[in-house]
Amino acid sequence: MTEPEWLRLDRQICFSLHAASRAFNGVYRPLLADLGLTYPQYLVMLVLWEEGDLPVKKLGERLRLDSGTLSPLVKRLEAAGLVRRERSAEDERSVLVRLTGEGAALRERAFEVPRRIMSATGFDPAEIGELRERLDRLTAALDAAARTEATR
Amino acid sequence: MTEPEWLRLDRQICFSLHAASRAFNGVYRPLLADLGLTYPQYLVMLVLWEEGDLPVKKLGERLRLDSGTLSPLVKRLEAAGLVRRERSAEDERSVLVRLTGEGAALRERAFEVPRRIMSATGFDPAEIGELRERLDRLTAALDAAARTEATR
DNA sequence: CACAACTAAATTGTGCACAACTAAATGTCG
DNA sequence: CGACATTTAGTTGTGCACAATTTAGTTGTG
Repeated sequence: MTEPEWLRLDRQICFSLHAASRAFNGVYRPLLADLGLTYPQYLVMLVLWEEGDLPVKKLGERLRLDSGTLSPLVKRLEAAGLVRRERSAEDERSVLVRLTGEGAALRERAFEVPRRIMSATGFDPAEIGELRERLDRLTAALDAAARTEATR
Repeated sequence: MTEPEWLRLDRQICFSLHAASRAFNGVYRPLLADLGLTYPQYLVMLVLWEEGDLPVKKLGERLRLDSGTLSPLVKRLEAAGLVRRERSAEDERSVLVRLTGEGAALRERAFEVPRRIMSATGFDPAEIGELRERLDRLTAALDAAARTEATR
């Protein structure tokens, strides 16, 4: 394979992922707008609905996001009345993100979102699961590579 | 399947894609920093290297990006001396993005990037091609769904 | 020709991602 | 106990994504 062809292949794979991510976002956006959420805000709410109140630190681990992204995002959720932020009593460095009644109630309205997304993809659940497995494997490999790169 | 399980599945697939996209970015970032490029800037350069000088409009079609994103990005490439922007003579609404000698020369230094990315993924070219095919199909389905949504 | 409809870029404003840094609380070890 | 490292959030600055709007140039139609 000649070098320009490598660049061509590179364009294809990195672009495909980039484009798929943004296309996904484009389908979620109007659905989530009805709930008053952005896509990353929805991810935070999904984690809170599933796992209950969490400190910012734990949220960041689940979502692979740092405080520079989460701090302002959670503040916007608080401004929208969906969560409250409380300094932990045991460890005052930690800020606990708690669902409000309104935030918990929003879950009911979110039930239809996954169904509509699923139908938009045209994929059946098995195919989605397979794709997910592959993406997670890719992410793990890339993260490992980034870490060894960093420690070299 | 109960409703909370749907939300759980939703968290998995949309999060997987989101995370993979950012993980990819994380591996490219340090490699591209050596070239003085960000990841989206690299995508623009790949298109220009492959297809030659293009108007902003065409770049946007290739990359699925609008002028709101491309205008400042291309200006930064111009500030870095990699491209020049020229009003088209035939159609003065159009701005042609042209590689400078420096921009064209950067291609040689970019050759190693795809190889290092490929090894970071731990995937072989066939597997990458398969993933890419699936992602492109997903993107096409999502775009189509977004369009029918919009025209309803 | 006049003028409305359209098109290409650029601009504005909001929000996300992330690196680098700061501040405050906590942990550790001599 | 007390200096020092570590941990958790938050802040700042840069760049990308995208909706909405603006500006300038082009095209089509009466």
